[in-house]
Amino acid sequence: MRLNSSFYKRDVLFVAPDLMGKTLVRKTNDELLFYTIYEVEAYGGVEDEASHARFGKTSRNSIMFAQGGMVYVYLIYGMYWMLNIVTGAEGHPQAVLIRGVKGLDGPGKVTKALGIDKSFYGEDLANSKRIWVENQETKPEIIQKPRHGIEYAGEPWKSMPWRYITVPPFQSF
DNA sequence: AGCAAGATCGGT
DNA sequence: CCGATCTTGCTG
Repeated sequence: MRLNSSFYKRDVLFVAPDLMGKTLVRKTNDELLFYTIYEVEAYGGVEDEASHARFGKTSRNSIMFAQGGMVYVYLIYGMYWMLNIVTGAEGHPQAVLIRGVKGLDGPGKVTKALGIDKSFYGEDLANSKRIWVENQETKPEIIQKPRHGIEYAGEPWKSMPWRYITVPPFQSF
């Protein structure tokens, strides 16, 4: 079942861990792709020196100020599209970066495999016909670590444990 | 108007 | 560790 708007309108620190193990669905012209969300990072509002929202509202991040459930896509290093999900209430910029899904380790690989580009900017996950997230009963075990690639943010932001990673299933024999 | 740096990735 | 590649937001 597709997650609705109220799921995303909560604070990013609740939404980010809750997205783990959920199914990211991408519908193209001729196929339906399902990916289990495996690793994400939470980015906060203007106070978070690692967040794009730290500059206030700009042309790039304006969708972060909308209500939760919108897609925030941007280009990094001139090459890779980053897929983010806006969370929280309108006027409270927050977003979750989708860093990895099962079988695709890395945010740039995720967007490449799913064919995500700038045209998805502002897409509403609660209503979109080409991308959404579906609920799953089982919740994976999660560990938290500092976010990746944000040394510039300084303390305490670069140390906040806002990267959520699914613990791989224990291999027994 | 110009510039430094970036929520990355793949190859040395 | 380094280069690719180009948008962004800041500075002047």
